[in-house]
Amino acid sequence: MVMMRESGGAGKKTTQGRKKIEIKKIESLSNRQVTFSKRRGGLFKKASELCVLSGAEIAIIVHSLGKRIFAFGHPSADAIVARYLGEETDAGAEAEAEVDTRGFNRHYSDVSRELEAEKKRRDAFEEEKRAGGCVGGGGGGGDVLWWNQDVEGIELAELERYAAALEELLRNIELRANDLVISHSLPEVVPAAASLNPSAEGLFGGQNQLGNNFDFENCIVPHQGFGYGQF
Amino acid sequence: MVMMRESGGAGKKTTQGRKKIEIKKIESLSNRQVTFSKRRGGLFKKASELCVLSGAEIAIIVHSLGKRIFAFGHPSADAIVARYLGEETDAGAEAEAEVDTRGFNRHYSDVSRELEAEKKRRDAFEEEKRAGGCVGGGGGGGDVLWWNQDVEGIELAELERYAAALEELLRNIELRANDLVISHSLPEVVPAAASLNPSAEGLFGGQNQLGNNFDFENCIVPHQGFGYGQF
DNA sequence: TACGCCTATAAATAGTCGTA
DNA sequence: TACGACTATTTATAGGCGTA
Repeated sequence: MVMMRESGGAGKKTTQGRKKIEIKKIESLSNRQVTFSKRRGGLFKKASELCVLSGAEIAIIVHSLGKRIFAFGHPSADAIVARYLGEETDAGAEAEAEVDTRGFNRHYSDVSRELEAEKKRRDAFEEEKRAGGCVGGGGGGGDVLWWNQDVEGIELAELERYAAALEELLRNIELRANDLVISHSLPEVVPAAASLNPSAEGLFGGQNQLGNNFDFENCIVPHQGFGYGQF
Repeated sequence: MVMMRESGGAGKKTTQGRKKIEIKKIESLSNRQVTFSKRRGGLFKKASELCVLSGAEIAIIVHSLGKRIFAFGHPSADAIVARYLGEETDAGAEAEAEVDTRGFNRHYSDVSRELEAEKKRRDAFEEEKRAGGCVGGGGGGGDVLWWNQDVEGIELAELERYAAALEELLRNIELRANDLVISHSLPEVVPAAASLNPSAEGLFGGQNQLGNNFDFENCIVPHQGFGYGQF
């Protein structure tokens, strides 16, 4: 149903367009959620663009305070994270020649959070084994952007489609991954953990249209998801 | 020297303003670097805004293909990553009741790239120590944004300073980290770690004006760095 | 209650210069 | 050679609505 807003009429502009907002925390829960979704999408899009444009490897992990975990990563969020941690660890151990300036910082404000989350994705997990969403063989360039996102409002059915595609992708990926890992291990750093895990279920969230619809080259959406309530 | 472009003259517009660009990889190395810097800054800014607006916890790790690692994280990149991995691990090991849906993916196209990196806000670093850049005791809300960023153009000398601070920080961190790791290894929830780190030095890169100047609540810029050559 | 979609406006930023 | 500034534009999105 298009229903298209019957704006043609008197030409009344119902919206005054974007308004400036302070960066303070949004009190309204609903608004906060909406903003969260929109901006999260925007953030991931930006990240993907940066990946493609500069060839950098990026991983983003988002914890919506309540539960969900959204992740984005180019080669693979895990790979990047692994490398990151690898350095952290090394640093702790004190590398050799190079000075290590890695910093550590911490600051927890609210620690006793609650995770629980996982229970969700489980069903999704099962179903994802089917059709292919955005995975496909590969975009146009050759890079594959990895999208790890919570399933949010997607229906399980939808998830299935993605899953299938992911699987296929996964295979090719694995091969590549090995090569890469090896290559990267050389330099100086030592990524330590790297590798991918064979049984990857890709679930892609359909960003159908949250204000901007991405179209990364390849996307995969994994990680637990859905669950409406609070975010 | 302001020198201000002597634009007043004939009013010639020297710039045609932003031009649309394809999202393909930028061939020009220099352009790619510039874009990388600008967009990286923009990405981090967006992330920080999202943190504040929605109260979410976000961690971003960026690997400029060669070396540098830039990271951004709200409570702490490490904390977030830890949690993320915690779940991943659980999943991999196959938790009990819950199923895990984490997805993995891989696909590299150009691995051995060359970037060479950028060098920037180095002085900013020093200055931040003063006019409460962004570290301060805390913004207004109470959360602390954590900025972990590569030292980029900072000179080793400068780095050392960070190192010191980091080391101290590191110690506290390590302790905490262990708790976290352990916690995560458990069943499914368990936030355990809590606490904050007392001596957090905020080192903030002065994004003087790369198009947008952030002003997160608290930032710290750590991680190893330097290394000019290629990236 | 959450999501899709539209619009007008706030932001981000590609190109350029001038400069350190 | 790289960074800080400065536009002209391209994007991202805060609000609003109507719908699923």
